[in-house]
Amino acid sequence: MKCIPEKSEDRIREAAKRVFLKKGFDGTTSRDIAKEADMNIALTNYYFRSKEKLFLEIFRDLLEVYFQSTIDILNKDIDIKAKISEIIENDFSMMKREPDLVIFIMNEVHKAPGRLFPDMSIFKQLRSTYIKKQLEEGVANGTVRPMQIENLLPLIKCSIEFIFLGKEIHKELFALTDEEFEKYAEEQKEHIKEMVCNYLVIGP
Amino acid sequence: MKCIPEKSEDRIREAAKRVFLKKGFDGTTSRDIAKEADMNIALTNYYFRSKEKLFLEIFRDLLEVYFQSTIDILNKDIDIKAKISEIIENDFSMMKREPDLVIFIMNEVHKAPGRLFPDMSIFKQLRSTYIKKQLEEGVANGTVRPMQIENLLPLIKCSIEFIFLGKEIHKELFALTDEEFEKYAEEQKEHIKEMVCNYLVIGP
DNA sequence: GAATATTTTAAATGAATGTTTAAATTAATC
DNA sequence: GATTAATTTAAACATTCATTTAAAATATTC
Repeated sequence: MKCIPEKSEDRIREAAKRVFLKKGFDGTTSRDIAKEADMNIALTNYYFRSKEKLFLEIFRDLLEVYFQSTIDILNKDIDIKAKISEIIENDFSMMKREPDLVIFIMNEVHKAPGRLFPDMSIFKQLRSTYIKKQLEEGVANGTVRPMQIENLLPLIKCSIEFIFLGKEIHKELFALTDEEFEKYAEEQKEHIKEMVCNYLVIGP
Repeated sequence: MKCIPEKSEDRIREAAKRVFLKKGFDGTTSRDIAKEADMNIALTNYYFRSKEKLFLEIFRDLLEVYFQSTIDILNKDIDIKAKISEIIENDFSMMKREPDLVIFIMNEVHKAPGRLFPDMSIFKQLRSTYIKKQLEEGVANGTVRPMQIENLLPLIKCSIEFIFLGKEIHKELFALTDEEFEKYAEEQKEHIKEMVCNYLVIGP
């Protein structure tokens, strides 16, 4: 009987996820993963055939973690201001939950773009959310500044994600402790909410 | 006589810079560098003692490339709106000139923060630029929203840098060609300028 | 409960890693 | 131009890498 009830395959997957997120593909060795999972080195290849295959499987999962909640919010039937606010709050809590996620995804994609996108469905979903219609209507009746979702979404997401993605450099730059960084991030969040809403929505 | 007049040490440094920027520390081998420099493998250690030492030297240079021009602009004697505009333009052209720079710095710092900051002078410079005084004066006479440089600077820099840092994912996400991405980035630049200025400066 | 299939193990594989060596070549010094 | 110093070279170094092997241990099937 095992102390940890999970199946070996899942234990390796979860361990690999933790290590890849922390060290990236290049910085991770098969032995790192085996050690983190507390399993024999040969099992990685027994279950996943290669480090590359294991990585691709995990990457796909994490890409969904990164985008899915945003897509869900973009499809909600609430007004645009509330939607922006919710995306920012959601991004914020995602960054706290998974502080390595964005830099991991950005870095792996940057290094080898072609390698990582066998399944485009998550991107298709993102290109056709309900907010697209809302923006068009808002622009038509003059309440919203003419803007595509392609322009709006990065304006929203970049601000929160960038400070977390560069958390260590921001801490160093402004001489912040971990605690002070938390406070700083909260301040920033409020600035962003107001700044983006003010810019997007015309009138009082 | 050599065809390339540079000294060997500089050739290796420049080659290493290119490779490190492209592949990161973990993804780069000593042989990659030697091949890029078209030099014997042993010379890397002859001139720089180790891959790590060579990397640290290059990293320090690149950190300065990343921050120095921004510091210079922050110290200029021009009004705040012009300053913001200039920082954005400068960041934009830096991203076009050095598309790997930001993701490289962010990723290396993220993976091992303690390793990379032996010299803090560039950070000290950034914390005490002329714009600090400008902001304080603006807040005092009611023309500027109460905000620290610590909050303002990321609001400005994140927007431009994030879309370039995630260029490949943005291209994939919005199904853009390289050409279309350029156009998209230009649009985004104008949005950011207006959005940040509108937010920071109170009144018409 | 014997036969079969699945999972786990320790050990080995060959290639790639960062680094060093010692000899060969080139440059500088006197 | 001989002697010394600096540079470059090919080869080797010990480790570590991802992956494979074949045997052992465990589960499953009949």
